[in-house]
Amino acid sequence: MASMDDVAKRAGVSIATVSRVLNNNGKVNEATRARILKAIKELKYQPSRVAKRLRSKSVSSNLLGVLIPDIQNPFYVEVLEGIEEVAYNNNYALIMCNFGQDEKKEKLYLEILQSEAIDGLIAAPASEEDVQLKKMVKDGLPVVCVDRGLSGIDVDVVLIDNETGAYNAVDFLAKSGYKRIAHITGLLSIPSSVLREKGYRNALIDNGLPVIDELIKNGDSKLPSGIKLCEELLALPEPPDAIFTGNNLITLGALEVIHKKNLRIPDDVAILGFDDMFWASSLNPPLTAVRQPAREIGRRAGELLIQRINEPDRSSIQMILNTELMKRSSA
Amino acid sequence: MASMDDVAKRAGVSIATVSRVLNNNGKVNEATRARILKAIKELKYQPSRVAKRLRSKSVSSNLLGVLIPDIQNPFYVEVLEGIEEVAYNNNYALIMCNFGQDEKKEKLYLEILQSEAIDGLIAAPASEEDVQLKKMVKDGLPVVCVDRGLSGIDVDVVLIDNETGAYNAVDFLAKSGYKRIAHITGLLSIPSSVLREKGYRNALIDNGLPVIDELIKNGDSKLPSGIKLCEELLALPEPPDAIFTGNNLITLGALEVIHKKNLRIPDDVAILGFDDMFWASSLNPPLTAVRQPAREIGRRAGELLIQRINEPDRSSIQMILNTELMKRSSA
DNA sequence: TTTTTGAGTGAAAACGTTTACATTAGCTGC
DNA sequence: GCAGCTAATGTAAACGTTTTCACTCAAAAA
Repeated sequence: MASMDDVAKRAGVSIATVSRVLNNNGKVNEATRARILKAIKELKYQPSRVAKRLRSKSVSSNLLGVLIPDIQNPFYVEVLEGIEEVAYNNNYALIMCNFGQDEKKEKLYLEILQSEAIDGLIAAPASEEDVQLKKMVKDGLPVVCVDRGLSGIDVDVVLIDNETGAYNAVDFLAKSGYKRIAHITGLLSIPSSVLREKGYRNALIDNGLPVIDELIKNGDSKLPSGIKLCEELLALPEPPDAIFTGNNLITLGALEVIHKKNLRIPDDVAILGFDDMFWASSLNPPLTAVRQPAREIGRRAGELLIQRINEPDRSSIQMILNTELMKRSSA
Repeated sequence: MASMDDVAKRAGVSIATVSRVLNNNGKVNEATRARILKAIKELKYQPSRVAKRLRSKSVSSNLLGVLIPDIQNPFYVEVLEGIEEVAYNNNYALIMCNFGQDEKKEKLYLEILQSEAIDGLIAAPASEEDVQLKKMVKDGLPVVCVDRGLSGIDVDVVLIDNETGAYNAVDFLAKSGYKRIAHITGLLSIPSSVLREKGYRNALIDNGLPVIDELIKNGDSKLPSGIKLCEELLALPEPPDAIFTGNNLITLGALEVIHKKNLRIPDDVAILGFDDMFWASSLNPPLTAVRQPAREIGRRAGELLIQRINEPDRSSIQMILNTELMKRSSA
C-alpha cells in the first residue's frame, strides 16, 4: 500500500504538504495541490487510519465501539442497524462487541475497545453500576448509553419509557376484559425489566385487578426461560387468560409453548409482548406488541455520540423515546 | 493511559525489555521480569493495539473484518455469532460492516477495512466477481468467503450444499403429495439462489412433476418481495398447493400474506422455507425448513481465517456443510 | 591469563501519520 | 534599500509499539 511518502515523492513535495491537502488546512498552491491530487489518484493512495489514530487523539480517526448484551436479540440487531446507518453516513467504522450478558466478557471487550483507541462508544452495559465503563467515561471517552443508563454519572442516554409502555399494554389487556393477566419478567438486574414490571403492577391496580404473585414469573430475558415459565403458568390450577411477556425472546418462547399445547390465541390465552419484531405480522395470529423504536434508538445514539465527539464538553442529554402499542390479533 | 515508557521507567528498565516480557520472547532475568510485571499491574498498563498494528504487519494485531450483506437477515446474524465466538476465544476484535446489498457501500467498507490494517476478513461479497475484494486477496490479505465464493481465485470458502438442500426439500414436498409446488427465489445474482432454484427444478422433474413457469417468482431476498410475490402466487387462477421459499425473509413475507388471507397451513397451502430460524418453532404452525448450520458456518470461517493468518501459504480450502431438513408442521 | 560464549539488557530505527516550528522568497510600505 | 509581512513549503518530533543490533559482564573454555 502506498504511503504518504510515496505520494510526496511522486508529487515532488514533502509529506507535510500532502497532509495539508488531504486535510484541507494550511495554505497550498493550486498547482501543487493539483499535482498531489494527481499523485494520490495514480497511486490509489489511502491514508492509514491506524497511523492517524496513533498520532493524534485530537483529530477523529473515525472508529466507534458498540457494546451490546445479546446479538441474538432482534431488538439489539435493530439498534445496531440504526447505529450503523449514522456511522456509515459519517464515515465511521464500527467495532462490534457482543458480550452475551457475560460480565467477564464485557470487561475484556471494554479493555480491547480502549486499547483500540476508539473515538467513542455506544453501550448497553450489563449493569448500571459498571465501574469500568464509568471510569472510561470519567477518563473522557465519549460514551452514549442505550437501553440502560449508568448511575451517578453524567452521560448521554437514549432510553424508552418502559414503565408507561408496560402500563399501557397491561391497561389495554385489562380494558379488553382479561382478568388473570400474567407477567414473565426479563432479567431483573436490568432496570428496564424492573420498570416494566412496575408498569404492569400499576396498570393492574388502576384497573381494580388483584396483583397475584403466582402470575408473576422472573425470567432471564432469554428464550428458554420464556418456554419454562410459560409452561409453569399454563400448568397452574387456575391459569392466566393473558400473558404479558417482558421481552421478545420470552415472547417467542411463550408462543412455542402455547402452540405446542394447541391453545388458541387469544381465546384460550392472549399474549402481548414487550418488543415488536419486524416479522410480528408473520406470526399467527399477528402479535400484539409494545413497539420500541429500536432503529431510531440506534440512530439517535449515533448522532448524540458524534455530537459529543465534536463537542466533548456539552452537557449530557437524556433522551426518552416513546413506545407504541401495536394492536394486532394476539390480544 | 499508561504506555510502555511509563512501565519501563517504573521498573527501571528499557522499553525493549518490557516488550520482551509482554511477548515472551528473548531472554529476561526472572527478577527483572517480576519487577516489570509488578509495574504493569500497578499502572494497569494495557498495550496499545493501534501502535502494535502500525508497527508490524508481521505480528498479529488481532483485528478481523466482517463484511455481510444484510444484518437484518437472521441468517447472517447467526453466522456473525459464530464468528464472534471464535474471535473472542482467540482475542480478536471484530470490525463489522453491513453493506445492505449495496455495492457502493461495500466498496467503501472494503477501503476502510484495508485502511484499518485488519489481520483478516470474513466476507459474503455482493458478487462472485467482486474485483476489489479479489485484489485484496491477491495482495495477500487473508480472506475467508462465506455463503458465496469468489470466482477464478484461490480463496478459502465455507458454503453449504444449496442445491441438495433445495432438492431434498422439494422432493419431500413432492413425496408428501403436493402437486403444484411454487418457488419464490432469492436475488438471482447470488449463486446460492440459482443453485436453490436448480435443486427445486430437478426435484420436480425427478418426481415426474411439471416445471410451471408461472409458479416460479424471482424475488430479491427481502421481506417485501416475499409479500408481493406470494400474493401473486395466491391470486393465480390455479394457485399452488405448496410454496418453497428461497430464504428466511421471503418466508416471513409469505407467511404474512397467507395468514392475512386466512388460509390454513398446510391444508390450503403448505410452506417450506430455506433457512431455519431459531424461533421457527414459535411460528404457528411450526415451520418446516431447510436448516443451514449458520452458527457453525461462522465458526468454521473464523477458524479457517485464523489458521490462514498464522499460515498464509497453506493451500486454500473449500468447506461445504450440509443442510438439514427440519420437518415440523407447515409442510 | 586470554579468548569465547551467552545471558541480559539498552539504543535506536521503523511503522504512517499530524503538527509545531523553521525557512524561503516575493511583496508592501516606508 | 530595508524591515516586515505573507504565502508556500519543508524539517523534525511525536504517537506507542516491535525488532535489529550492539553492548556489558560474568562464566566457561582455551
